[in-house]
Amino acid sequence: MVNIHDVARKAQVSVATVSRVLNKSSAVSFSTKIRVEQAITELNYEPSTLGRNLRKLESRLLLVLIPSISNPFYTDVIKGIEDTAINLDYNILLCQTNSNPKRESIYFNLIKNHLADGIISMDPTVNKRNLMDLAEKHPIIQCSEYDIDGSIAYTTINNELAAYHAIRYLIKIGHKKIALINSDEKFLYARERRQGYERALKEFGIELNLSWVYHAESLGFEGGQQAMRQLLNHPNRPTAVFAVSDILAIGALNEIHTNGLHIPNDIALVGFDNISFSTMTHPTLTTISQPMFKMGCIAAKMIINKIQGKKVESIILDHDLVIREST
Amino acid sequence: MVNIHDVARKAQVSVATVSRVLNKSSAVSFSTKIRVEQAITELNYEPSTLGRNLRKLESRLLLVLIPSISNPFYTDVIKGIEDTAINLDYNILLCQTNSNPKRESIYFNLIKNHLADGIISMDPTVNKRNLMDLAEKHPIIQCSEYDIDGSIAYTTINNELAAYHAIRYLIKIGHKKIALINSDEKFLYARERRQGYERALKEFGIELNLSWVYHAESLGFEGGQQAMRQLLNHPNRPTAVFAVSDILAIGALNEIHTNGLHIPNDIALVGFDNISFSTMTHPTLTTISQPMFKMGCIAAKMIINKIQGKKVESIILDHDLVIREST
DNA sequence: TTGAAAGCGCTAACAG
DNA sequence: CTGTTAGCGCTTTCAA
Repeated sequence: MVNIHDVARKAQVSVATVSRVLNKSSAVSFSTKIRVEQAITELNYEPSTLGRNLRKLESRLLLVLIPSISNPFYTDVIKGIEDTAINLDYNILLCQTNSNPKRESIYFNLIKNHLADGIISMDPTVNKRNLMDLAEKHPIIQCSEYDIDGSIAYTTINNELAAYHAIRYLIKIGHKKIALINSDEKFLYARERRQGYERALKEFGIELNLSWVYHAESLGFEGGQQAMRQLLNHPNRPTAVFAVSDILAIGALNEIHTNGLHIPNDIALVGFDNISFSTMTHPTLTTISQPMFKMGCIAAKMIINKIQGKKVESIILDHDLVIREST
Repeated sequence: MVNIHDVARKAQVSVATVSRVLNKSSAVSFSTKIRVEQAITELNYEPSTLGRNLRKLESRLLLVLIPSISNPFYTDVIKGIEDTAINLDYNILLCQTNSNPKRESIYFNLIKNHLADGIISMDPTVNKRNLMDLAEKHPIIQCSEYDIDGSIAYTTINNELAAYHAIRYLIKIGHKKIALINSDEKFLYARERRQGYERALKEFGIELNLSWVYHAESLGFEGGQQAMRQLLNHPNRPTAVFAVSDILAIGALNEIHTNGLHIPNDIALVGFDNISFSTMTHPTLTTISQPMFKMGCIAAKMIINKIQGKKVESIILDHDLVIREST
């Protein structure tokens, strides 16, 4: 690898001067600048980011922590992050944690070592303690997921309200027997969406039937299928189902079809996220739409502000109820 | 940030000794080892990967270049890569290029600067020239996509044969009017799958009808919908459709339903990839299954071998025809 | 306008 | 078994 010394030698200047033309930092005479640039092209020299980072303690790289890329919800959020980051001359690196603490620590090390300047965490299963410790010394923000008590700034939607809206809508179109397919309540969003579900029922004087509240065992299609299977076997079958993710809803939809039932006539179905696949099902899926792209943009803006030492406040974004054929 | 000197001072040893206990490189007396370890925990010291990399010119990080995480095909491949890499003590960083050459060069710089040890490229739109230049000096392998003339080792399936199998199967169950929904033929896989399509037709004495060969304008659902819309309007409507990806097939499936036609009675449908969505459609999708996880494992093994200076050969993997309800 | 030199945090060769 | 020292590739004072 050709390095800055080689260039300096070839251009007959000092490494400092080469560095200066590289960084356009301070005045260099026109003639030496030309000489240096010539040497650079002739030697095909490319400066080492590693050396530069070590010196400047900056990398202009952003880490994005996601539990898994298999969830299409993240796709659009990441698009937003990338768009914004690239415009501000930052690049992003995607890190799948698979909710594995060991992985986490590897990625945390990246920031400790100035290989990255900041972290956007979208992982709900991240170790809160570690994250908060890290956040004391390094720029971190949370996106979609967050800690209610935490000191870490975040952007997200109002999950409780979104769920409330979904259920209120189901009630208004005549449903009284409404089931909930939730994820594991170790996730904050799951707890919040459940609260919204309960609030809506209460507000309309519908009694909570705990046997209609189901916790999916996986976040994949199978989770939705399994949950729906249980609900279909229920002696008092619900007439509507709210699933806390489109993936779960699609699994449920599948199970309903398999049992020869009709959506929405026999059972109405509402999902959450508005992933692109939700328009491809038959019938198409009524769902809560999150402003994923915008959320990504805001997250990127927040972390970059934080990196630059500015004060950042958490931001709650709006959601929408998208009514389609499944209700 | 506390560094190796602080630890050395605290433990009253030299930095070399600290480095030794850190790397378990050579013998250190038990008592000093204890002292150093104590100093490390007391100071909460964590070694800087940056400094280490700069010194060792190694990062144990693998770059994985994908065009976009929105395609679920990549999900399982990446799982395979991660599994294998982590076992061999390498970590992976996902890089979305969005087929944007500027992005590409940023990620290429990471390897030039020893911020990464190797690259697995799955991006079909990557600049071949740059990639090949880079490959002369750095470990690179291609996965799924490859250059037919290239000097870069790869792992993939036999796309021509896979398409041939799909079409042969359609013919054997009685179809003669078989359409192809292809992607842009700038992609090698698209050209190869088309060749397989044509070979099967020829072998069974079916004349090629070019108006049944459609190139989708996008790789998303809409691409499949658009293509299918055209085919449904065709004066001589095909009885079977082979789409070169499940996403396209699902778009097509949707369009067929929208027009009130029945799958497979009116039109049979075959996809490609066997993504998890393909079991969630109604009817479920017949498709060509690629060994995505295995492909990922092999790609990781190859790149690590290459990094370690071993010779690596390209590997062609087997595919499977998975027959479901859509045919 | 330019150069010399220190130093970012670490490892490894060498010497003792 | 341990310390000294050079150096990975770069930027940035300081001095000229």
